[in-house]
Amino acid sequence: MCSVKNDGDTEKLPKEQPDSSPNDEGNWSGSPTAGEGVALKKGPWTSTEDAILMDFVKKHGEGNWNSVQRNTGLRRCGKSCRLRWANHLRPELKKGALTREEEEFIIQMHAKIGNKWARMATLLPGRTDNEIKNFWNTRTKRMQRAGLPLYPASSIGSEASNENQLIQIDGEFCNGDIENSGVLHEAMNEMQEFGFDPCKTTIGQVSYAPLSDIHSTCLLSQGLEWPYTRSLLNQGVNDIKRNIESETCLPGYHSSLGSIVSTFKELTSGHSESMYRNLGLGYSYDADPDMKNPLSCSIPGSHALSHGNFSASRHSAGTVKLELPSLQCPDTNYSNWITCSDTPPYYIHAQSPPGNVSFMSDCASPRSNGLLEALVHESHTINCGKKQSSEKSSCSSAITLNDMMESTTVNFCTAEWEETSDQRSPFSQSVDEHAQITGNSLEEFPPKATSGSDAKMAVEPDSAVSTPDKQASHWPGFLRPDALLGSNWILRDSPRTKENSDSFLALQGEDLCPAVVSLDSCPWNSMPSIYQVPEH
DNA sequence: AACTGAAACAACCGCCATCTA
DNA sequence: CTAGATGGCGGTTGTTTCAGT
Repeated sequence: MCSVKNDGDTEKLPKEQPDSSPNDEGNWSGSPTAGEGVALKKGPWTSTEDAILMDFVKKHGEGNWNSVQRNTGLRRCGKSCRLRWANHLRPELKKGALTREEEEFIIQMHAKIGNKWARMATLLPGRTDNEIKNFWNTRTKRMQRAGLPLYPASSIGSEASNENQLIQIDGEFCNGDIENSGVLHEAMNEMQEFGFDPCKTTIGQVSYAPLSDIHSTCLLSQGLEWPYTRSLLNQGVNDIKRNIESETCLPGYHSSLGSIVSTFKELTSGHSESMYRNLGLGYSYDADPDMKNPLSCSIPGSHALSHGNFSASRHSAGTVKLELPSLQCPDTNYSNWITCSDTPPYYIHAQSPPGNVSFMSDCASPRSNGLLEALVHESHTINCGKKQSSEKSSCSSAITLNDMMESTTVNFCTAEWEETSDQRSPFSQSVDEHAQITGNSLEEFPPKATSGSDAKMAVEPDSAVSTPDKQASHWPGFLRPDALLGSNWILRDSPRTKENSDSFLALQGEDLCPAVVSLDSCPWNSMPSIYQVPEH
């Protein structure tokens, strides 16, 4: 084992070792830290060391970092090698300063997910977590020194002026000035090279994507060895399970989510490799693609609060250390969200969804175990309402968890866009860009939603996907990251539908909790419009 | 030109999760 | 089941660079 601790323990030892190789002018840890008792070098890397490491990676690929030292004689511990490779030698690394768009993206992402540098890095191709972290730390210092807020209002949501509207960080991101000014175009281009369109899913939507999602997509598209990709996917699925199994994530949901956990266990234990391959194509749509109110997930004890410029309110009192992306505070008083006076304006949430959806009344508390059930109920109610015209009576027929998830996940991605009739919503953009990609005309896709029932009809999956095979044929196989979404509701009639659906759930499961939490910010009246609960 | 402080960058450290024998 | 090995992540620190005086 690379004795990291030894490194630390030996720092007191003489740093210059007489037996340094000619090219090694750095510091040394004196005690045997490698398997063969070789003193490991510390400090800046030399070009020779870089060359050795790069050569090793060329020959053996990434991983097995400790074998670098064994096989090459490079006197660096595996950790150091991995770090050097990841932060400096990887060919896909982007050199140069962060662009303004990237910086804005980091700021916004930090408001949403906190110090998840690695995750941010996955969303900024070519950038490393270290780079992002350094930027943030530097920026934090600078802003604090200047007495400026860490999260400028413009980053948090300029649409906050509309009190009935939720913050639209992601909306901005994909629809607004940022994109128009070339937001992350470079990064997006790179993402597209990997086979997916970041704007199609919106940046925000991927914010909670398991780390492995993008990696797997990239790796698969780059022809990396399957086992490695699978390992990454496994990690993602395990993350999902961890999060779901974590009571701290959303204490009240535990019991309800238990079955989901079981589902994940099935997914991860029993399913064939094809499932993983589907995972690989499964770019994780954010559980809360409506993260137009990213802070809706983080009001009490949010990162914006805990890391940002806002003094801790009473909501923060009960926050746990875990960096939960949403509703972390068990003491959250949801009724205060609207009226809370000590909350900055853009944190004020108009929880009442349009359309008299009585979510809160149906469910005493969002934290209650009944939330998912309420979701099911609500979803189904609306769905039934569609079938029964203006009938508003609820449908109490049983809906499977899968059905519920299917009915909710896609809606998360689209409902708010429909609601805002944004022609440039991720969904519509998806259509636009898909048309560009595939060469299909827009007519092949559901017309843009405008509002109300039109919107619902417009995005009716059945109408949206009249030509699943054609679409599939245009996509480069499973490498299309949006294929999973497509497979989930576009190709839901295909034999693989169930499998894909499960994969989709698994992939987005990591932040299932935030997804659930975010439901209250979702326009409920439009939720089932995207994907109707399959008829039983 | 020299000095100084801030910013940027690089690397290490400790902890944790996962894997594997 | 367990302990060691390994890899990953976030926090922190040290060094270098740069701009202002």
